[in-house]
Amino acid sequence: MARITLKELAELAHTSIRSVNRALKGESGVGEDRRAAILKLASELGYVPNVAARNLRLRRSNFVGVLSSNYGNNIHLRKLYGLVRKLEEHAYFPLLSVAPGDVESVSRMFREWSGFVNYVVVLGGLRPQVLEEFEKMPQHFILVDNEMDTANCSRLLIDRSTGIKDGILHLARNGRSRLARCGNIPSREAGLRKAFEELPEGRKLDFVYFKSKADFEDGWAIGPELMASGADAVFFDTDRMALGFLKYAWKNRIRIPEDISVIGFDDDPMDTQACPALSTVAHPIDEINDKIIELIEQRAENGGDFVFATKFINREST
Amino acid sequence: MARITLKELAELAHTSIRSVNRALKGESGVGEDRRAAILKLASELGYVPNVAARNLRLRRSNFVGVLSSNYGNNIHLRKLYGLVRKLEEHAYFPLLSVAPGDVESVSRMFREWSGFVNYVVVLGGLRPQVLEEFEKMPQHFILVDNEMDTANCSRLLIDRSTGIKDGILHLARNGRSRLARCGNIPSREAGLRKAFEELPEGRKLDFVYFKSKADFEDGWAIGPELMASGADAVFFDTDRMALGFLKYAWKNRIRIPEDISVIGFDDDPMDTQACPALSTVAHPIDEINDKIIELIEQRAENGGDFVFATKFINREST
DNA sequence: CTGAAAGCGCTAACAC
DNA sequence: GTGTTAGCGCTTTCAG
Repeated sequence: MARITLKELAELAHTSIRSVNRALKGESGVGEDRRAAILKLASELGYVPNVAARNLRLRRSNFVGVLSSNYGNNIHLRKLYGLVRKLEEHAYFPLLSVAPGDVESVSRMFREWSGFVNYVVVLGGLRPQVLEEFEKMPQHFILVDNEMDTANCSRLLIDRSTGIKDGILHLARNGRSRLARCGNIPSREAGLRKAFEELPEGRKLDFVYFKSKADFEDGWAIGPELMASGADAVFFDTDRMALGFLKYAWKNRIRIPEDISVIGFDDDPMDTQACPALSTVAHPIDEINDKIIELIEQRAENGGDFVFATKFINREST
Repeated sequence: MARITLKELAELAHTSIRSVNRALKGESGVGEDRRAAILKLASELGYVPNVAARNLRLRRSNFVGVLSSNYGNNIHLRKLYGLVRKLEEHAYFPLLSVAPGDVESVSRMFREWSGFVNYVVVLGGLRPQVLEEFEKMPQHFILVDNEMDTANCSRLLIDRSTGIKDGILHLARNGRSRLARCGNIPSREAGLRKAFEELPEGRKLDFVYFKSKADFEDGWAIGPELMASGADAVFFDTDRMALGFLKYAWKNRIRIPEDISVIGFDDDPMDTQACPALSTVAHPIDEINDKIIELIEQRAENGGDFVFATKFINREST
């Protein structure tokens, strides 16, 4: 495809580059007939502006770096997908990297991005050495769900306790008295602890903890032990695990939520299809993505923390 | 972060922009002491070249557009991930888009990419109107697994029959005589038909077809009907579906592969964890990604078709 | 071995 | 209403 430039377009339209520029941008200051002629010509010749030149001139761009890792999991993917959609909606474009581990290539990558990319969104965890690299780079970094202490980055943090607390309060209101937790994920541990501390007096439940991996099969496998514990409510570290238990319950004619209430974590798309539909704690994906856009549009340059609350979603399992 | 330019660097080093450029690129033609001084200064000041300027000057870039859709499925995701990794390995960077449906935004997107992006990789299906848009755009398009007829695009096509044929031959060699197929995916239908046609005489199997959706539950649900059919081998349109049947078989003490051999399609990561590990037909992901890199490095400009064979992977279920 | 300078395509201040 | 022009930061040709 031939690329035609502004200058060529101006010559062909027998006018100046400035007028073409005006016409194309819909600015005032061009005669109506001339404007129409220019527009017609541009569309016939398939004029497409060169963004490299524009960005060079404007010293900014609408390309946003997205550093991601951890492709394996559903939620991470939904976050990434949501972010990409949102960026596109606002006419930004995501430059994706899967975050190579070694500092050398990360550094090379940022180097290559500079001049193209003013903002880099970092999704999830990263090793400390890589994080240090950020300070040397010209881009501004927006860290999502990353607790690490870094100068000059905006951090969007997720408070896992809020949703968990609401979930527990819901259980208490429904007369539940003995809560189990199954899983082994530190962030859930912390969230649950904080939620428990914030529970009003008289709303405390008995608590029992089953340490376990947190996948589908683990939820299935923990069934007997869990039921033997006398718990009448259970919080699973992941929805996958909760779903596994739901299957176990279905097989063994355990009634949910009558015999035991179940809460998961993540708001996995499968939840609504489960029998019964799984109550869960949802990540504030939309809120975070909105904030990312906001930071970019405001041309944020100084770091700052923003905390987002998780939300309890009450479905059929509680 | 302060951005320092080549020119400023040259001034600070009391030399010319040309020498700094030489030193930074490791070219010959700079005195050793001067080179060392420049390099030291550059690293101290954190010099990072501006890629927009470089691309403008060179009229090319190492940014590659990736147009994707269909985020939901595992295989698609693996393709995307593999591509991103491979691109990064070769010092290209993927500009990701989730392929908005309407022509208007696709067109706007390409416009925004022009001057940045010389190549666009299109993963999977796309509506025809969007495809038409390609011809007007300055980028070169590389279509992956997309049969649509478009001028001036490189097309990387997947021959689904090769792997299926090898699978069937394997079944025949193992004395299987009656093959069932379950699913409803047209590309599998075509692949299976072609595979059957190419089968040598004396290797033909009886054939029975069960039309069905092709998800996990469908594989589970079709179990009774399938076993009643007398088939001693079965091809599922997707691994998910095959996995569902494996679960059914396990529950019902059907021995695999003794009672019935099972072949899936997709090479889902879960396959190796299944009991028994699932034999399947794998997409030529690596080969395709290698070809993409090759096309880009060769600066391909004219369309052309390249067909890639799928591969049968023999695991425990056959 | 070193430096001056042209120019990639665009934007926008500044004439007329 | 219209046109001229100075750069944005870089690469590279061409002279010294």
